[in-house]
Amino acid sequence: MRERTNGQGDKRRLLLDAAVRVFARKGYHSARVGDIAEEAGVAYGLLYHYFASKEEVLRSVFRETWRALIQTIKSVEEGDEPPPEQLRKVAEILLRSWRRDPDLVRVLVLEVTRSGHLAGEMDEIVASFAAIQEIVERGQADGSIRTDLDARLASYVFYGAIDELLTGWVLGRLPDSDDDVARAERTVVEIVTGGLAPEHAGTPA
Amino acid sequence: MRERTNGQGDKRRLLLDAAVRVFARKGYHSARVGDIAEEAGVAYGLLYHYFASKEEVLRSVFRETWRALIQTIKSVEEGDEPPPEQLRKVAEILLRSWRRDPDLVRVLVLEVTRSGHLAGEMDEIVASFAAIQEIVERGQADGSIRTDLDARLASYVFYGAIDELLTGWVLGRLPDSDDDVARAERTVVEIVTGGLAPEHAGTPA
Amino acid sequence: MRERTNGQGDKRRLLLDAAVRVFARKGYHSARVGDIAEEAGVAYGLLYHYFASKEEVLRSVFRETWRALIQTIKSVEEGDEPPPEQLRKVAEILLRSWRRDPDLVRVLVLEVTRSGHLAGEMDEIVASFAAIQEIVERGQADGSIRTDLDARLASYVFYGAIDELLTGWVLGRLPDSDDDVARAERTVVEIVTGGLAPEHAGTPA
Amino acid sequence: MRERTNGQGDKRRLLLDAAVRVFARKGYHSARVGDIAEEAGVAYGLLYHYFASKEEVLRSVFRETWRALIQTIKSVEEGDEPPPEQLRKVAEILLRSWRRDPDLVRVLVLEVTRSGHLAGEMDEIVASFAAIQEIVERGQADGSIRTDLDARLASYVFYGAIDELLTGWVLGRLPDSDDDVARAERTVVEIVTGGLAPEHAGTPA
DNA sequence: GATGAATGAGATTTCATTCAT
DNA sequence: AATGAATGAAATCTCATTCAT
Repeated sequence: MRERTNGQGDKRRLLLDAAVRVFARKGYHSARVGDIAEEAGVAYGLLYHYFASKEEVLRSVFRETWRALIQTIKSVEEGDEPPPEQLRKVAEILLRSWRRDPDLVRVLVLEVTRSGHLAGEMDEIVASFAAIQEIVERGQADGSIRTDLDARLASYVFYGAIDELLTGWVLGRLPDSDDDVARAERTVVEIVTGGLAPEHAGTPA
Repeated sequence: MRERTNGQGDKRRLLLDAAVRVFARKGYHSARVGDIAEEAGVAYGLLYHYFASKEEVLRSVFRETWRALIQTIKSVEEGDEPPPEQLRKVAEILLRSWRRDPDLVRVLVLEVTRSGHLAGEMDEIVASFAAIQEIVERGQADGSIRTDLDARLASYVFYGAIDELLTGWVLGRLPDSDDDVARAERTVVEIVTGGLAPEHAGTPA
Repeated sequence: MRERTNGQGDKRRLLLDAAVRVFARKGYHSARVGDIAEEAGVAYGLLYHYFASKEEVLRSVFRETWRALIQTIKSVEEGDEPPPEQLRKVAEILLRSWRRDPDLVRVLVLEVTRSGHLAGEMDEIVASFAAIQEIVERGQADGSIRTDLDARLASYVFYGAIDELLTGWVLGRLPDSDDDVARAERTVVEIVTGGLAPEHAGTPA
Repeated sequence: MRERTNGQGDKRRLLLDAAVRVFARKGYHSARVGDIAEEAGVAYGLLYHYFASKEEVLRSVFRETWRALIQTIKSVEEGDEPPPEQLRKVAEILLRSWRRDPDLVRVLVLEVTRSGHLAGEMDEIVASFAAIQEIVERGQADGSIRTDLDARLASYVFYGAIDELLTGWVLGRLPDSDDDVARAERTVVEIVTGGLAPEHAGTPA
């Protein structure tokens, strides 16, 4: 597939992948445009053929990888499973991305999600929250999730928990073997969906 | 003699407070050292009397404000209340800090906590997690918190939820009236401690 | 392609030449990088394309001009003439360089040769001494120079004399017309080779 | 003597001595005023009680140590010995100063004599040359030194030889045991006075 | 005399971006 | 498409010097 249209968007992909590695290694601010080009094996002037600026590279990294993630989350959301199971799947997708592509997660967690430069303008993040929120709302509608809590805030709690775990791995504060990741997934889901369970709502009379 | 007139001689404090305002307004990277000095009303050379570099200013802002926070959390932890109530109080302290000092929270959330340059070296953050983790462990010991989940991971979930809510306010994604803050507090606590409640562990009959 | 128009593309040379003029005019420390660029007619950022720092510019000025000088001295050394005549030629080359390129000599004498920062690392200077020393040793071998004096120290005496005369001109302490230069050359040579002459060793009857 | 007027020029001397050590260690430009004060064990503001500027410290170091040297040279010049012996004594005084006070010589050789900042205004150096020149002229008058060479240039040759040897020691290029120093002294004197000897002048008819 | 907080001119260097080739 | 020389705004930091105490 990468070989089908040779000589077209080829270098763009090369640059984007190189950027992820470089951003992961040095951080966005310390990374120079020249570093990215060098990592990609092209002249740095070429970067400006494909991107308007260094920031746009970061934005593209984000958008084009996050897009896939949202897609996955959306497809979970649109599935038939009960909302609690959907939340579990979303947690699984997000948390397992750490082992699948640590560089990317590092960049996303450290440079994008809260970074201030981009965070403000990133509709995609908002969309993620929205997707989760919708799962929660569906759960509230079908009775699988308690209705006395704000769905939006709940989505923040859920997403925040996941984000913090990813950060823990990124910063090396938390062990991250396959087992650890599985345990983390279970923990988030247990805590969050457990707490959202309707039978717990008003604490029995 | 240096201590006689305390409202005037403590330029270091002046600079630190100014830095918080400037970092909050423009972000750490966009803030120039000169901006901080101007905001503090002193010559910028003076900043280098008290701090080795711009980064050390940020580090100091963090350490000297976070320290107070940890103190408060610690004192909650050392109190007599049941662990779930302690968690509630911690959530309260952290979430209400947004209304109390938005500039500071903005800087902490956006520039320090996950910033990559500083986040890695900040023992204080680790200490916060540890304090929460201990509350959880105490709860597991006294039976008020279920024991089948890892206390450390639980502390990440708890802290992450709070962090994300703060971020939501900082980025203007979430409403933040006093009522909103109270509701958020209740939501986190309900979700997290609810999920941690032992009566839920085995899913009731 | 880069070599096609040689009178325009060699900005590096341009900068080096400009640096010599500026260093000569204001001294290394007082010369700003911007002065050099302005003198060269390029943006000062370009200087950092070719040199790592202002100091490296000075180092390059030195190395690339001194190299030529050493070459000349070496070729004298490798000639057939008797050593005393070789010393005369070396003195001639060094002393006449003042009239040929006063700016360069000024920089070399004032900023490099003994400057402390650079002097220590400059192998080229050591090489000059070595070349002179070899001439002396050859003279000692063929009987044209007395053997009771250390060739190395003799090379220092010889070179020091020349260096001091150049300094005298550079600092305007000594007249430097063509005649003066010729007289200085004769004086050094007469004094030094005269004193080195073997017929003088035992003080004649 | 230092104890006679205690509390008067005491600190000034302290600062001057400290300055020599610091300049020797880091060079004039790299030495900060604070370094000097710290080395002297006083607050750096005090330096400005005694000296108008950092440069004046260097100038004072120079003047007040060179003055003594010139004095000695002058007293040699005014003695009864034959001029060649006087030159020997001058060489002895200058060369032996290296072992006596290496820091001072290092500063003088590296920072003052040719440094450009001070060299130009240093009448004392000119006075040294003049003293040597007068010895040469006296020698020419009493027949102990050949008259066909310019006395002024000869004094440069003589002084330059000595200066270069000192530089060799300062930069660690030349061995400098007591024996080495003695040998250097002999070499300079032999070469220079030998070459100046009248019986060598026109090479006997 | 002594101190050191305060000042601020000034210099180097970095690096994103442009653009001629 | 591809290159990398050229640009220059911008920002940090240094440090000699002043001066109130």
